[in-house]
Amino acid sequence: MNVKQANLQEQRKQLPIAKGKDAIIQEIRDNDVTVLLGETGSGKTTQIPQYLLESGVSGSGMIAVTQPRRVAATSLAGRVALEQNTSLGDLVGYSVRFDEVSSADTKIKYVTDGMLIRELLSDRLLSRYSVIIVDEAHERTLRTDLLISKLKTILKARNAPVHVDRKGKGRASALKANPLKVVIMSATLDAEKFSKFYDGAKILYVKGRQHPVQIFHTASGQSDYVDAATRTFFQIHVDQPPGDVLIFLPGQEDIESLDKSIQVYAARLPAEHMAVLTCQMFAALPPGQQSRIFNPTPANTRKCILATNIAETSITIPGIKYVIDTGKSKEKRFVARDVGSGFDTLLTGDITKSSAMQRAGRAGREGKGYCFRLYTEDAFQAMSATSDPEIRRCSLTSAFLQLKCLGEDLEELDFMDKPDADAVQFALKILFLLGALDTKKSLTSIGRHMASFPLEPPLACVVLTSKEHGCTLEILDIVSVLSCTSKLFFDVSDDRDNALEARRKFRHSSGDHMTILNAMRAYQEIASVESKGARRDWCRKHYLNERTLMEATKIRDQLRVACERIGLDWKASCGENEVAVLKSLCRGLVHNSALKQPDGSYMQTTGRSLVKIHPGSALGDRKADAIIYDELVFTTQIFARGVSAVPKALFAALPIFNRRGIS
DNA sequence: GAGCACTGC
Repeated sequence: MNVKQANLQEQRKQLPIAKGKDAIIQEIRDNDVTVLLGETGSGKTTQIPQYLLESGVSGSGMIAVTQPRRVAATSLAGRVALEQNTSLGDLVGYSVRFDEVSSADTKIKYVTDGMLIRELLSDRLLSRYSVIIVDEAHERTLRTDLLISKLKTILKARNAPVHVDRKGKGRASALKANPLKVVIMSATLDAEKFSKFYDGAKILYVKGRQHPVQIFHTASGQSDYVDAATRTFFQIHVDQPPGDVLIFLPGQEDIESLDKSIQVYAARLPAEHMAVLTCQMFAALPPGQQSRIFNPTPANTRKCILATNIAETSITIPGIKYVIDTGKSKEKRFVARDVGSGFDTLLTGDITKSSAMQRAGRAGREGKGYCFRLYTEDAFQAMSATSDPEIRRCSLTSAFLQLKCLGEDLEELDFMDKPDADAVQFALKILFLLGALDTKKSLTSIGRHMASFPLEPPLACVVLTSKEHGCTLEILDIVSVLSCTSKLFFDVSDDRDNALEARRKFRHSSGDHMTILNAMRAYQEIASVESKGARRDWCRKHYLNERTLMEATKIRDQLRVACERIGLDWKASCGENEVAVLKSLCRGLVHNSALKQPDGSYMQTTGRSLVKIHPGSALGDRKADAIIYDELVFTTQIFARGVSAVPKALFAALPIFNRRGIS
């Protein structure tokens, strides 16, 4: 063993979880389900799988460790492979969308929870795995909840008691030879809830390793948190020793205004104070500006990072000693209204206790830290402990379709938290409108095809419909951009006119979908002839997010393969005939459509809400008779985002307008 | 006239 490896093993032994190693292994060996409550820094995510492997608890099967995020799955696998002194993909591997590194020798596999759900569709009992570890269960993502629910039924099937026949001979079923162990790992207080769901599963506690963080609350409530954050920052800056500051804010608008305010006051400080360097951090920021936060802080300078929730879990910034927490965040929440319509809201609200603690913890990663909360201690006590699980606040359309493919029903499955009845009805209605379910709520063959695409059901429906109109090539380009994480066009607030001018050549009079197609086509052309650097310059010049275009290209290729599997010719092209494209879009977005009223406003076709075309849309002020859109988001008004004008005549052929009795 | 964060055989 070389020195480096010896050091690594020494580090493993120093982790807080190492102290409880034998007891933990024994408990997992003795129980089908174990709930492990471990604070951050305990080492549970990297060590437990290795303990189970080394002690033989996992037997001959694989250990799956699920993660809500791709980056976590890949980086954890890398770390554990290093600790096992093997190359990644041998003993330790990972599997995330677009990327699988594993082999026949792989015993520990880090996977995204979505990936494991996909695997369920082909292996209902997940029989390749002897242990499934659900990590970050406290985040309660929709997919984690689905998994937790399905694991309960899988446990019943695989660990069924041995049947004893009349002759007294034990007759283990074939599956009993392959029992399953489940470990639920959570970082917060709600371990009881997981335990209760699994009929009183044993709860184990592991201490974490965090430096102490001293927390201060304000004496009275602050009505203007941007102003309060400015004052608090300068109190720290003037009175406190060096160390970077992280400020949590709800969104881009507040970040930009606080940034300006800090810069104005910083310029007026006497010369004996350190300089101030502000960095903005939110998901929609171009990657070049995002990476600035990782640059080392220059000498005699205090770095101040202004961030959204992104810095709470997704990104860890080194060097933070002080946290300022406004106590606010924006949350997307699906509202199903009177079955007729539904939309997302994106509103600023109070954070939860768990989130407040997570934010404070960001100050104690490297040493003693300080957290300044811009709210009173009473306000903290009044916060709810955790946020509503996603299953209570997301559209359930996609989850419902997947469950239908597994022969399950969203209304009957045993969940930790039951989904909202209106949201269930809404999902049912959409799936019926798209033709995925029939009037008896049974899965149709179209529905099964839809589920085979890694797309939201409406977009999968658009792809299937493109066959009729001979434009699958174009539709795949559009749909792959729509299903990207990040947006195609950067939102630049300081350079808007140039951005609009640079993008003008992609703009199509019918609106956003054809505009996306134009940009995607132009990029593909550049990508096929130019070098990487020239491509990047081209994207920058046109204010296009290259990350989105690269991701979209990968998704498009994946969709092409999915098309081939069901015999859909993805090369079918309509050339410049945009009507074919709009017809296909109309079919899948039928529930997302609106008609112009006599006064020029738009009213939903499936509900009674007035909607407004989002100002960022390429459609602009054109007053089309009928529109379709990708989504409806309520912020200050109900905005339709991703909008195209469609000939009104197209609507007549759609099922919603020629069928009655939709429930 | 405006943009919390994740993810998918």
